[in-house]
Amino acid sequence: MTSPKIKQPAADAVPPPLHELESEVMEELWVSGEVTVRAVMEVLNKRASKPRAYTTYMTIMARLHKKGLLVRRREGKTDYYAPVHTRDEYMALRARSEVEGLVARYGDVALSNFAEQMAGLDPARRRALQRLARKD
Amino acid sequence: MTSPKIKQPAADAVPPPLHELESEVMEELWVSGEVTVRAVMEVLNKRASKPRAYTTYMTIMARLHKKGLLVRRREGKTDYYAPVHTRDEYMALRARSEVEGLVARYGDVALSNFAEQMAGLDPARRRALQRLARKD
DNA sequence: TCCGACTACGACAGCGGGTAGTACGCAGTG
DNA sequence: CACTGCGTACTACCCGCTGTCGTAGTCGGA
Repeated sequence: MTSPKIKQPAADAVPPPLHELESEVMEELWVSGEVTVRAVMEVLNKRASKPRAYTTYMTIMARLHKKGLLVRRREGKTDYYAPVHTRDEYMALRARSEVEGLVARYGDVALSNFAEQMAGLDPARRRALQRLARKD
Repeated sequence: MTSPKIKQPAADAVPPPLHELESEVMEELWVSGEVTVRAVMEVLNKRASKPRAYTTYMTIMARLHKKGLLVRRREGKTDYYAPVHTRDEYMALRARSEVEGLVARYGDVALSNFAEQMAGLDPARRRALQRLARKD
């Protein structure tokens, strides 16, 4: 191993699901790019009714780093965090994994429910989705 | 209120997902019907490498009752538990709910992944599923 | 040099699931 | 009829995860 960093999960592994606060933080990181804890705090606390402590955001971002969703770069005494995947990449990985899991657990029942969802769609949009699926 | 029973979730509400041991217990209940804690324990401990205590099964079944997945009937000093839904009913409710949730969270990305799963299927089976979806 | 601000680490509370110790009550026996 | 032992239910504990922050350390400006 070249550097004693955090044990990063294999880069191609499926990233874990996000919880409430983790999602808010990731959404901010996805629009802002590489950014400090303080910057995230200031943006998110604007909209929160009950503002959260600086340390709360720090913990969340450190955990997201540990889970392999953020990379950390230390500059001086400050950590800069940036997303490992783009939002689209993350969504694609999660969606694929969750769909597979659902089909594995529920089989045909899941598929027919899904078919029902498709049936309720605009035909043009349905065709677009099927085209997307084929060339994937 | 006629009797001081457990606050049952509305009968048509979507039942919660099941975890490891909860699933094993429910599977047993689905094949056995109304049954006691001891009966469940004896069956499941046959296949378990590390047998679990009677009280472990009791706790699980009491919690499943609290969650509205089992009904409890006390006969003398013994509780008899029975599933509220059949296995098929439960699977249908969960699958529908989870598919909806997935589509709500991931939108087109989820749908196209589903479409991809469908595309990999035998055409006859695919048609059968779509028929199922329509007459639902 | 000293002080204040900003940072990171570590700890703690709440919740959900798995695990079981313990107290209680009924039935069978002398 | 008293006693004892078996089976049952209640309650409590541990563990992992998320949200929350207190505190100690460090750097730069007055």
